[in-house]
Amino acid sequence: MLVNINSANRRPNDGHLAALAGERVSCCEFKYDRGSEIFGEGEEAEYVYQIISGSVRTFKLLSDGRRQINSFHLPGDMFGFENGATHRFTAEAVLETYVRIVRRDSILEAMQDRVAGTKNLITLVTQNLQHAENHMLLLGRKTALEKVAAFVLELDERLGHPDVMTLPMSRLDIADYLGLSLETVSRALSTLRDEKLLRLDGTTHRRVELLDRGALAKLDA
Amino acid sequence: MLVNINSANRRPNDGHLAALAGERVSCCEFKYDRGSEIFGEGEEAEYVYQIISGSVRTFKLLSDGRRQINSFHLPGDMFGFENGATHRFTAEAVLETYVRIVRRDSILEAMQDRVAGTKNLITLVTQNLQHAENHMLLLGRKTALEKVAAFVLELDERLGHPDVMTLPMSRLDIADYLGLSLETVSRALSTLRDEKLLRLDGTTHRRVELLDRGALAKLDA
DNA sequence: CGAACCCTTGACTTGAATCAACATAGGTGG
DNA sequence: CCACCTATGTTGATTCAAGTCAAGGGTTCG
Repeated sequence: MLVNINSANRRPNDGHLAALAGERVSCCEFKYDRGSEIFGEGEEAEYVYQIISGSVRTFKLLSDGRRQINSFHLPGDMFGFENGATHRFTAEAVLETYVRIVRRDSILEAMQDRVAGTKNLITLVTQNLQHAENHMLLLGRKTALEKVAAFVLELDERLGHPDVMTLPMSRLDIADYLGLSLETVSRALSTLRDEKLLRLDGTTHRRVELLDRGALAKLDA
Repeated sequence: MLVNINSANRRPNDGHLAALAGERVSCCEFKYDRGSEIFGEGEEAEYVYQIISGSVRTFKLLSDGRRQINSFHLPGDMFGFENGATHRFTAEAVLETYVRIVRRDSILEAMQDRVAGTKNLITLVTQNLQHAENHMLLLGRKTALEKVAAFVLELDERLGHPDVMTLPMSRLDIADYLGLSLETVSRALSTLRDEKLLRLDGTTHRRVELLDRGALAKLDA
């Protein structure tokens, strides 16, 4: 599945991982089909990943199938860096996704003589930590409406405030990210539409236009 | 409030932070009274902290006062390392607590020439991240009983499986950690007691003896 | 054209929150 | 030493937010 990526569709912060690893480091680019697994919980953590285009969900499962999505990763985001030998969660492509892959060992070697790179690596890890902290607050203490408002605002922010954004994931994915049922997500979005805070596209239901970011932010609490 | 700490009550992993920073680095020890704030959300992140004895809660607040405790920190744990200039959450002593304090700058300087130290630092950060990931699963997808079972097991593990453990925090603190109300925490503990999975001390209600760790783990899912 | 998805909406149920009462421990001051 | 007060915890009654169950519509794709 190895492919060449057209450099035209790269995003601003694309280069971090490659720069961090240095030129000595082999750095491949892969394509993953929609829904395919990138790595599984418990597998050996041999590589570190950065998204070129597309979207990835990282999640954990309970034994009875309940799923908690920790993060959605968008172009430029890094994921899969583990301290131990194995991955602590599963990563799947939400839709067709291109990722850059670097061997974990290469990064650790590169760290030996590049202090700036070390700082970057810590930055990448602490960004994940920061997101996790915010998400714990959301999961533990926000209502369904607040969660969904926070979700669309987060995506809006990360996509750079587009006029209309296209959600890369299904209602079920959103539900598992927010600790809700998919019906509750759907109802909350309908409520926000009815109150004219956003518009939902009539056909695909994946296109969202934020009409009142201020009101959404107020809802988020 | 600067004090000398008796080296007798230090814990096994006490030395990490000091070792990480190196001898050049000034390293103070402070005492915080029960309930007192160590740093606040949004404050400048000048120091990094490690617990010598006692317990610390780190949390975020919503504007209407809802609180989410991200972590309880026990002796040996590090907290307060920030990537940016400010703290992303508040830290308070749950009970009388002694902490070791190192200037953040000192650590970053020490990193320049001590690769091993860098690895330790990343380890400390990724440990926090790992905990956050597990906690998101708990907050988003576990029932009240599962949450409380997971909580007592986590504490049991971190305290080294004592015969009887004394909870350092109140029911309200536990509730805010698990995303529950304090009544629900109390009820869940009573249920676990009624089912003979643990024993609660009759007077203080802070002493817990685990009677069936296997059954608790099964409950946790 | 049917089949498989995905999404929405309605009806009903339920797990946990809220409201409320009471118990006990520890601290303070008369 | 006791009366009082505040903290903290438990338990019961009730409410309510969100889950579950169910039906139906739109889209895509073979």
